[in-house]
Amino acid sequence: MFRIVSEENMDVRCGDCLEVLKEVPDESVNLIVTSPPYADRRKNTYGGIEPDKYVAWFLPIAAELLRVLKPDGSFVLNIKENVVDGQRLTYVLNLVLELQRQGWRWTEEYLWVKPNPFPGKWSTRFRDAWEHLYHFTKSAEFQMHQERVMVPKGDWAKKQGTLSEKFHHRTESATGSGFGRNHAAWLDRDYVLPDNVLRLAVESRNRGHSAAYPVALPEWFIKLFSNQGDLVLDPFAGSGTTGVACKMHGRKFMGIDIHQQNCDITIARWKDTVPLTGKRSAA
Amino acid sequence: MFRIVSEENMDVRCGDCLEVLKEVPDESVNLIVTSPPYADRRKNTYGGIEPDKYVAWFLPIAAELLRVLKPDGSFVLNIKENVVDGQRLTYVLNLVLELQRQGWRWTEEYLWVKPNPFPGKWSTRFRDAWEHLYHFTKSAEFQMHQERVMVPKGDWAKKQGTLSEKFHHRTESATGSGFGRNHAAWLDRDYVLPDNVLRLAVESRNRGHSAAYPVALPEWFIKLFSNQGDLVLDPFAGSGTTGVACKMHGRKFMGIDIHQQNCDITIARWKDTVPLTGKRSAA
DNA sequence: AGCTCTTATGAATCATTGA
DNA sequence: GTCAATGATTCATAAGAGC
Repeated sequence: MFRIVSEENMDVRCGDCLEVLKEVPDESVNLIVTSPPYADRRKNTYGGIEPDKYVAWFLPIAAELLRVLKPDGSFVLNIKENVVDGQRLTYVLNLVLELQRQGWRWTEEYLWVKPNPFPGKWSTRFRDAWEHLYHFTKSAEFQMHQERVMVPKGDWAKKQGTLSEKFHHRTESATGSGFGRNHAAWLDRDYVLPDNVLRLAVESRNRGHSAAYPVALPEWFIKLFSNQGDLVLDPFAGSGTTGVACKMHGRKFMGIDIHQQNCDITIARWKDTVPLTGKRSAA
Repeated sequence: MFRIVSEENMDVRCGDCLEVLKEVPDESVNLIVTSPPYADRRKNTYGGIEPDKYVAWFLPIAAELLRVLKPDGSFVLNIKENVVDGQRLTYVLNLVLELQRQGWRWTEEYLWVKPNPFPGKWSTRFRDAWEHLYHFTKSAEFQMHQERVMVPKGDWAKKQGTLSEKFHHRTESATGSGFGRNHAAWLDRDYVLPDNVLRLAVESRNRGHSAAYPVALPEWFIKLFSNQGDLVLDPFAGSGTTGVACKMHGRKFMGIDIHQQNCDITIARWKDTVPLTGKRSAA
């Protein structure tokens, strides 16, 4: 255990995920959003869990997550198979099967589709432009607030060939916390429910830490699966993006990371984040 | 065995998939593109394989597919988990694991993302807007012609991450066989390689037969993984969409289906299809 | 030709009804 | 009860009509 930094509505703990989780009370967390390290043969990368041992490594952690999650809570897992020797690794498939066996309900699989994937050229594949977003729950009935993530109707969005004119200066890039902003400007338009594909650009200007998801990603699930004042947990906090989304939308945040540097970044970003107020916060 | 209708470059056989495949010579097929029936509890739907028995049902068929495929060939499997009792079924996960164990190389997973998914509203999920497109091969080296499916730079890569991109789903027209169409109009532009996400609208024109994927979907893989004159197999021909793509691009087609009505439709659509000529055929 | 408006419909899911 | 069939819900396309 390294140290604990705890402020009002924020609790970042540095240490081994499994050990720290044991300190968390039963059924105290409303939502878990996380992106665990990928399986990798190289030991010196973040995490560095070997593919064959990945499921065995993750399952005890998942058992703790199942314990600390409230009955109506959700667990959103962002993950993607990497390629070894020209093949996709299968540990993700096995993980989902074992999580279900452990007691998690595999409610849905959302997708994160990236319009601007990392460039590159290979002879046997194209650029990888998507990742899994598995949605697990403890019970068949869980809190879900669909109206908070509605999007402008297709007709309206499409006819705005001049969209750039209207929202010229407001880049809806991931950094700008796309969802919920400019809500007032849309109030008189027709809204529809979204589908299970999140189309979000990768953030390019990160601070040097390994590629994290854009803020809009945890933001979407936080609005969808939790209320203001609820507690959101990220057991692999990384650069603390989940925490940023929490502060923006008035959720309590608990982050865990084994690296002191990541904890420092997570805390710094949380402190730098300004909560959304009034119309700008849709939920 | 029902009957065999064979013309030049077209061979549609009605009968049980597993039995018919046994008549096909070893390593005679260049590419397999198919969308098998989904697992379902209801007996009277197409196929009607129960989820628990799905993998056991499919594996012997896959073994035949492995046998008839040429060493440098590809197998593209379109499938999607359906929901039962509020959870996604897991037979697809098990199937991929078993196929790999059988000897298939899981090279890549492409996605079919639909801008126009089936409508509906439910309390625990949104509309399902995507399906799997697993890419299996026999060996690490297989034929792949990336330059044939390049896309214009402006349409894709440029506007990435903007507001309009996020809410306006950019789509290649399915009915017009989007890929390769308007090729002349693109000649003077810059091209870039695509990513592993296919954005294709569901066709709603083909009524009567159980609507399959849009023509542009097999078209993309046929151009990518086969040459003109090659033999393409669809062991679950359904409405014969794969055959249409074959005739358009000068590939030989073998289709198998257990229902006489589907075979008739497959043959009729093949006959109605006009091969692309000159500039319009990119490959 | 374009442009607007209307209409039909699709590998879905869930709750309800009927056997 | 368990299982199977029916109806309500919902929206991005394409096609067709009208101007």
